[in-house]
Amino acid sequence: MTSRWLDETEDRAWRGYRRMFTLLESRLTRDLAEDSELSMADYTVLSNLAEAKDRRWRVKPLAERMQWSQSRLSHQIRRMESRGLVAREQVEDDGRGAAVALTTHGLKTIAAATPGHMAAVRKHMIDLLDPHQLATLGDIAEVVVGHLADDETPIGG
Amino acid sequence: MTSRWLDETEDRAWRGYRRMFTLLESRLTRDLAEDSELSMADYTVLSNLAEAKDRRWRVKPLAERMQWSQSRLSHQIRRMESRGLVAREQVEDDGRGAAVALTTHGLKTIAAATPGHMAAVRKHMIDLLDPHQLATLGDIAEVVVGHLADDETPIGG
DNA sequence: GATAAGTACATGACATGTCAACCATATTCG
DNA sequence: CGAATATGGTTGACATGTCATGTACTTATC
Repeated sequence: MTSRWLDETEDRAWRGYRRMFTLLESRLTRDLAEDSELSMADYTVLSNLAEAKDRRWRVKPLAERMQWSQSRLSHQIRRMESRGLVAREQVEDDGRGAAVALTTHGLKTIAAATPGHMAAVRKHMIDLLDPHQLATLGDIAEVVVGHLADDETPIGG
Repeated sequence: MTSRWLDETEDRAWRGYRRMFTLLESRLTRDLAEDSELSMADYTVLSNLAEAKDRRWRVKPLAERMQWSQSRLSHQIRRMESRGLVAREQVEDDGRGAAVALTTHGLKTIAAATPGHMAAVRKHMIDLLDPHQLATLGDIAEVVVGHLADDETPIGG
């Protein structure tokens, strides 16, 4: 059924997008949990740290990059620290600051999880799409993200 | 940066998609909360009920349709019932069963919230895309959802 | 250099979601 | 029939996320 708010093409795009996200997210979460002890949140944090040149980030820039609230990231880090995946460090030039660093265990864990996770991403999404669709998805995201990034006020807490 | 797991086009599509979702979701959530007392979860439940011919659903089929666990929906319904948005009812032919029905208050609430919400959906996504992009997004979702719907085991709890 | 204002992060209380039982009713099958 | 099993839904304990606030340090202002 198409609502009176969107025409047929719009409605198909919107509902499809919502449904795709729901299904994909639950599938990737499940696959990841099955072979790694990591949640998607854990994975995202670890992979951001692993991509950094010195394997560490200040808390605030990391939160901004991930579009998470500082509070959410702080809680997440505390939990991950207790599992030995990351460590908090003080920062030289700023006594308030804290940095999160990847531990050896964290590095091993993300290294072990990544091939499987990326295979799942391929299997359940990327490999199903042709180059034109991939390019268009990239375009769509660019437009939407560009628009939202503009008038975006900082996220809370 | 592109990882060694995805080529440039794939990486752009994948990261863009993730980022788009994060930003869009937080924006729509905020907009909706600002003019309606509803969370996205509340809105989805109400709008599914409102779309049904008799304004009610059995719990299990509704959970399946929304791709929620029964448990999640059950908790959600309890909370919404306490706010007067929905009501639980017994079912005639099955003593185990329960149905969720829209209350007058629930109907008023969703009716009041929908124009603003759909305007936000347009403003932050749909109206930013041209017809070709919308059609392609619909295609993409169809492929991915079709693939996942196949091997999908029922969701838990 | 003291006080005010701002920044970085953490915390606690509460809302929401998940997972594993649990209950009650239905169905199957000897 | 009556026992075993399946189904629909709920619940409680726990994990995760949000919001408002607290705390410690830094910067600005005079």
